[in-house]
Amino acid sequence: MRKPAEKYMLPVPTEDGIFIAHYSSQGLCGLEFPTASKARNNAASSAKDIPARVTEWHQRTSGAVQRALAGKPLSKLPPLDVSCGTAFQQQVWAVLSGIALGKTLSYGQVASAIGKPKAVRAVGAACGANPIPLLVPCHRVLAANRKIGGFSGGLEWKQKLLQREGVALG
DNA sequence: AAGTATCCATTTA
DNA sequence: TAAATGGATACTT
Repeated sequence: MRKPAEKYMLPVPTEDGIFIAHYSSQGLCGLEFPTASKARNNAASSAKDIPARVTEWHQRTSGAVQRALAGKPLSKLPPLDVSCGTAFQQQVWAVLSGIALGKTLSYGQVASAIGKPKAVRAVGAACGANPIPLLVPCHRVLAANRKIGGFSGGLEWKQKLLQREGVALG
């Protein structure tokens, strides 16, 4: 997990800022929020050394990100390289990506979905370790009390995204 | 409402 | 390999 394979980093321009998409040879490996502070990290390498498939993935990623920001369903995603995570994390992320648009789940529900209702904290940890916050909708997972909980990429994003999806935050 | 106990996964020694 | 830490929880007082 802690082996950072060489990966490509491409910018994903959106109305909300520039996201940075990370690609490994296996697929989309991570997505970085604009986080205003270092939004324009020119990490984006121009893509001459980038394989064609990565470019194609990037197209899908860009589209998906923009749709997600607009509160619309994600039609198609590039392959996600979740190998950077543990088996448990992958399981959690799979559940998260299965959450319907505009629907929210509690950490307890997610834990139950993977067969370990008591692993709610572990689920939270897995969400925090989620490298692709937007496309793997950890923002649709609320705390048990229907509270907002936390969010690695910035709590403000979580609220904003939920509101755009029409989720009433109580 | 606040504090304490619990439980799983991850990280570190 | 084993022990310690963390956490976005849940329960109890």
